[in-house]
Amino acid sequence: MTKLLIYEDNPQLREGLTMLINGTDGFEVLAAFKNCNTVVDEVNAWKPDVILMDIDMPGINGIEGLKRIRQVNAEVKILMLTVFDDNKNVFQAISSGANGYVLKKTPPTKLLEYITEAQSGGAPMTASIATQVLKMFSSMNNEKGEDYNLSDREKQVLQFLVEGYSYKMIASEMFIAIDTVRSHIKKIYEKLHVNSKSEAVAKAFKDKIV
Amino acid sequence: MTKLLIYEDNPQLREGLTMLINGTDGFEVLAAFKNCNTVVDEVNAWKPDVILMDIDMPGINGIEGLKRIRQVNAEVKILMLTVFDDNKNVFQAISSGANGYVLKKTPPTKLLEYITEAQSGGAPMTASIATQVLKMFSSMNNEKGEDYNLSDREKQVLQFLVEGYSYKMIASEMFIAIDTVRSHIKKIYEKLHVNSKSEAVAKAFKDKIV
DNA sequence: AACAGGATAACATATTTATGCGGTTGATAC
DNA sequence: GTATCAACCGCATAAATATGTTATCCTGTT
Repeated sequence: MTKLLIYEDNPQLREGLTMLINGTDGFEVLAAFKNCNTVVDEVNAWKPDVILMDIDMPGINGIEGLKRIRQVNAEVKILMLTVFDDNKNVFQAISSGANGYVLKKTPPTKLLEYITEAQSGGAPMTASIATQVLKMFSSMNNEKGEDYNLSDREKQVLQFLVEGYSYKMIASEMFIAIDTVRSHIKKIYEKLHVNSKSEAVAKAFKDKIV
Repeated sequence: MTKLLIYEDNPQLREGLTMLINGTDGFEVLAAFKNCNTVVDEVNAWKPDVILMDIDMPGINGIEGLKRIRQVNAEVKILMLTVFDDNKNVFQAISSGANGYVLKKTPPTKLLEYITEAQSGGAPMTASIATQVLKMFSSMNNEKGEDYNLSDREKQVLQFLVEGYSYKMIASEMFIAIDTVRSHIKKIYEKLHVNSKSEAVAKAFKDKIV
């Protein structure tokens, strides 16, 4: 018997989920709450197997609730529910120890399947979420994107830009005239397809040129 | 009609997959190969929707094959097949642009479901793989830098700076006067302890404010 | 020898940014 | 009720940046 707690501020959805799950053999909703205010006490008291946690709740939101639970309990499986496959939230949730991330529009049978998967150690995710996770993943470690083939000198200049140096300071650091610095920077902008210092800096970070 | 290519060195499994898929309405195996030696040509010639790619193959392995395909084709969906949910391979595959990662022991109906999911832009993963991905993800970066307690508005402005907007553009995007933008930015500089746009951008990246 | 390209440099000009000062409004806290 | 603070706005000025054009020197390639 899989025992669940539900956190969901919308009364209709809360009731709907409870009925759906209680109406299915092998599942039981221990309790359903409309906010996370005393989530730690509740989890300690009920000792559920799985928790369904809405992300968008007034007061303490789902992410914060998730974090609080994880501070005292690493075992219970937590499935996050959300309306949007919002980039920032996904990242927050999974790096805070969620076991799955499911859109609210997921059909009932699929949801039950996800709950089972979570309980048995899986990490169920709506497909669109999984795609996002993969994207984040591949964007984070990719060893350098394009090359832009900057010359050595141009790379040095860009390095100084990233460290916040002004043209004047770069000129003095590199023992060249400020006009030469300008020339280099103009070339850099061409190669990076940007037209301001801060864009160049941003691109340097994004594409791990530095 | 979903058109597939299969790369799998084991003859039994290759035949089995082909028959399974060809025997299902809406799916068609264009061809099945036992290695990746001329994978790029084949993909160009057949123009499949989805590719099933075994990871462990003699000669050019599945990861390498994946990379070669991705160099010339970013569109085709590629599902990796493997026996083990091996940490290193998973990481390699997803950061090289795989669309899904499926264990060979996946039951046939589930596999067909995964193919459909992949084709429609999802990222199907066996539960155990998904768990691994999440673990890798959360083990990675967790600590956020200082807070700097920027106000909401200041965060928005900083966001625009990072995206390379000029004061003028920010003013127009945020429907405020350019002088107000200046005010916000001055405050941001104070809080971040910097004194130029590019320093602020660099700090935003380093400290993951954005 | 001719050529391409990187590094250097100068000059001019328009735009953007940084910084100083001042101010009003509205919401929240004490 | 007044103190605080975010958000809003204006004006002025100096500094920095962006852009264009031009030119020399050197090195490696064809």
